[in-house]
Amino acid sequence: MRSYDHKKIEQKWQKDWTKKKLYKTADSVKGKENFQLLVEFPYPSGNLHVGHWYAFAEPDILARHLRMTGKNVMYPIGFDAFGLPAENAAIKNGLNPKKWTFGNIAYMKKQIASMGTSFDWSREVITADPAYYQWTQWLFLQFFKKGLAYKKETAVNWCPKDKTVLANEQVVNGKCERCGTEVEQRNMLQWNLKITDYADRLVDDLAPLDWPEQIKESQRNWIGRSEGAEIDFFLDFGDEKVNARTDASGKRAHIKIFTTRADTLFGATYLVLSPEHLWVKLALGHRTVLKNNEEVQKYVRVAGKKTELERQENKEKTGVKLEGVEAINPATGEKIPLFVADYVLAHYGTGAIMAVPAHDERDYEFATKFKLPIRDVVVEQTTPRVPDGVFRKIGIAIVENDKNEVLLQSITHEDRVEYGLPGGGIDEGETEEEGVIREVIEETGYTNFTNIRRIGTVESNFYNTVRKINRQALATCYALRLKNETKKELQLTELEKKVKIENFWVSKQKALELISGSQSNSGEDQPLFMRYLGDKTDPYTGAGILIHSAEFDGLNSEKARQKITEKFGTKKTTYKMRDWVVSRQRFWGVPIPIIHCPKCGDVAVPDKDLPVKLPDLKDYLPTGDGKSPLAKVKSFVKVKCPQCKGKAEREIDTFDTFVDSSWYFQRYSDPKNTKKFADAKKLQNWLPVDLYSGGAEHTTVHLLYSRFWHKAMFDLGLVKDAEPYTRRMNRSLIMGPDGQKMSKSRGNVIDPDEVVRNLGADTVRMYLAFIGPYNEVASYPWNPNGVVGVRRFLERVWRLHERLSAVQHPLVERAIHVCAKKLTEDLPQMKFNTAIAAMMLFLNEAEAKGITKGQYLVLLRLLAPFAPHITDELWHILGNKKSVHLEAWPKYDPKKVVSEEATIVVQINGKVRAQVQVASNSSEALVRAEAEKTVEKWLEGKSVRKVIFVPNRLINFVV
RNA sequence: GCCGGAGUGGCGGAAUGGUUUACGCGAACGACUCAAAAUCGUUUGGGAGCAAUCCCGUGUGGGUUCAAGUCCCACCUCCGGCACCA
Repeated sequence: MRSYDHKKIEQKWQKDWTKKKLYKTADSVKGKENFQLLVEFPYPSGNLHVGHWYAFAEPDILARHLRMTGKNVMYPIGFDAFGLPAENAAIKNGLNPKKWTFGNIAYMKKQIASMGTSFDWSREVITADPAYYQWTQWLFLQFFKKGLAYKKETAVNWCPKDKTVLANEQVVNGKCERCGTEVEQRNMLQWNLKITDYADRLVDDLAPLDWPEQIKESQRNWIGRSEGAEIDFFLDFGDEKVNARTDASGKRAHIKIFTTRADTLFGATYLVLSPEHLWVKLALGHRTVLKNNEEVQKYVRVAGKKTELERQENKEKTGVKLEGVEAINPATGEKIPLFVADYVLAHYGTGAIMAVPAHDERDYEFATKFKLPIRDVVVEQTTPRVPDGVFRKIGIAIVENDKNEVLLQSITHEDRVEYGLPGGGIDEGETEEEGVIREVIEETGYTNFTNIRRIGTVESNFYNTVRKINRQALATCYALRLKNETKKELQLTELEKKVKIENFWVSKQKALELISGSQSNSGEDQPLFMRYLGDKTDPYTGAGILIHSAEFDGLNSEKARQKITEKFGTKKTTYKMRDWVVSRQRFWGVPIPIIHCPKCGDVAVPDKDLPVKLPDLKDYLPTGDGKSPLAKVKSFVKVKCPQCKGKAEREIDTFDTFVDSSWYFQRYSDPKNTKKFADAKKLQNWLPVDLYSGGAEHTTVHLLYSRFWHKAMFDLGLVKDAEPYTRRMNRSLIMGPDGQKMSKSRGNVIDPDEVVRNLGADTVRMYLAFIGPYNEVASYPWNPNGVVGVRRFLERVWRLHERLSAVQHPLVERAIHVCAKKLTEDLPQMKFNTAIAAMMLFLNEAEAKGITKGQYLVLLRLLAPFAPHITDELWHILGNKKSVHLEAWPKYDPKKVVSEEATIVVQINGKVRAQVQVASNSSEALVRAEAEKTVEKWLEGKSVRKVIFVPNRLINFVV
């Protein structure tokens, strides 16, 4: 018997496929639909790990399957070859980054070949190849000419010790990765792309895409669109003449703020400007505007020096009041103070906010610290208003003791018992807090309290059964702790005496149950008690109904936002996302094709001079002034201006590598073109990408940038679709056997090359497919025994080829059709794990009952996408001349899939009591007759009230 | 804190509202063998019982339904992303 020698077989077929160019993809094939299956191209780090296998070998299953179903599938690959590690290798070990990178690529290509993937290497794209980056430069220049690229002072990470700019990846916890020095922010002129111009389209165009909701949601989050309003607050300098001064547009001095909560305008009790705000700068320059000019100046300076680390570590609010100026709340007409504080960010909105401490956590914290007024203007409404509700302010109390219990009241009247919290109306002239305490003393007798906290206010509308009126109550709740048991006599009103009031202590859990279950005549107890339990005390940041807001009282937040914006401001949309900084002060990247001319300014390198090639360097060390080593290459830097032919200098920054990877999938359609980035017709053949499989870590940045890039190209008429990827899926993570992330320090790294040597590529491919669903994001531990299990399966398949039977077993025949059906359904959804389970199930059946050659050949074709080597070998052993991978996908016969018998579950009241075998599609009457025999003892003496019958599944007797 | 996603045997996981735990791994026992490995076979959620059989079981607590892992409400835990974004 021939044994399964994976080494020999895998090498043999990999050679054969390459020789026969089996996976070379034609631009188009008559009668076949094109399908581009894209995987994120790897960075040439120099070694292939299990993650690469998972990323490349599993989608390969789908690629092979789709080819068998008659699609012209392009499954391309390339290398994202620019970037930091090559530069680090250069600096650390004096290696030539180019040699290092291309050496790694050669090695990794061999490793990738060992997977048996069907990549079309003739379409390989390498971003560090001038033939590719010529077009990266050209595309950037199209954007530049259209005004999408601009230069701007932007902060970069600067290491004061190494005297170099750091990439974000080189900053760990705010410190330099290499020397541990705290990183500073420095401003440098940098190239930006106007991605913010596309923010709305990037959000809106997500909706129709066939992407997991999760990915769409994180993109929306990242873009962070919020609809709000801009409102002007006029300034008052305490001098009518000064106040009346206007600017060029005829407007009085004012601060423009952005808010998403215009409904809380009446509660704005102060303004906050960011330290970098222009008005602050101007006022400081004037020196006489602010009475505490020096103090403010100092604060602004300190805030500017704060590093990211300090801002993250110290979140306690700081700020300084601007003396000598006040703002006027346009809604209330009230004069309110201004502050400068670094909790307001300069780059978001207008860099200034109206502070509403009653309804914003940060403002609340600040106002509490600086003792600023807090005014409620929105309350939660627990029940809708009724027409003739009589308004009443009430206070309720949550009284706690040391045993973690709270005081509850039972009220008995008209044969009903209700449970609730103590409390009552707040009288004229007393504060809410005083009113609550007075009520508690009267109703419970306890007199001494400590730790008095405000929980919040709600509006509750209800019918007061005692007074027989509709009530519109504004209920404020306080929590108080019992200081001691000192008690006074109860002082109940006549009404309160009529209903029997009893006080008792219960656990918080029990209290919630009683309050929630009670036929309480008002709705305020439960929501307030929930806030108390969840520690969700003030401020109340949710939506609600307006109070203390003049004519807007009674409106809900949504409506009020509209109305107040209309009257006092203008609608405005802002985004969290900022423009894309594409400059990097690095050597190993695509040179930015711009020439700085003292006369003409920034000039695009003419097309005929592209690519601007990266020069070969002898010395890769940074210059120490923040510039890339390119600055030292005079022959590179000194050029003539393409416009005026005068002396000029080349831009020495290079592109962010996300630029390189923003369009690589387009180049796959026409990778060798020297005249264009790609031929329009060839692009049309393959775009948009039908399925893009990648890692969850690229959900936001790469995916968003490349979508933007594509849209910008679309607007220039360079591509025909506004979106690049029809379908996107994120892959899971493979962990070490211990369930932890694989890492050298943990010693749990699985070397795929070694497993391939021992068990074969087919086994590794299939094991990774079997480990869990590929279409969902999760993390799966590598189980060494599990790999062996898959190897066992392949061995069993192998052995079967010498035991083929001449007689066909009907159940095996059905099983092969069932198996084909399951795979046909599961593969397009990338549910590889259940597909493999189906083949295992079939194998169990076939081994037990015998398999014919015809059935075996079907199995080989079903298995071929998963285990391409062993199946091609067996396919040839059985006498076929052409590769199994050129075969068509097996069709199943739906008629043969159905079983002749059905197992019917017999239930009594929904509980399984027996099962019966009947012919398929048996009638209810027949099944019922059969079923009743099996469950006689359950039906004895009882009458069947109802029978539920589900054909071929179950019958349920309800007695 | 906010936004996503997920909680099912000893483990990875499966399950159109219809027998929970397919398939695989592990474990136990048996066959083959001088023996072991490999291979093959049987068993394998928990509890009670000699047994037939019964009870309980998909993170927790409620609900809808003849029937809930699946639908609804509240909560807990874990993972991922964002994080002073007004």
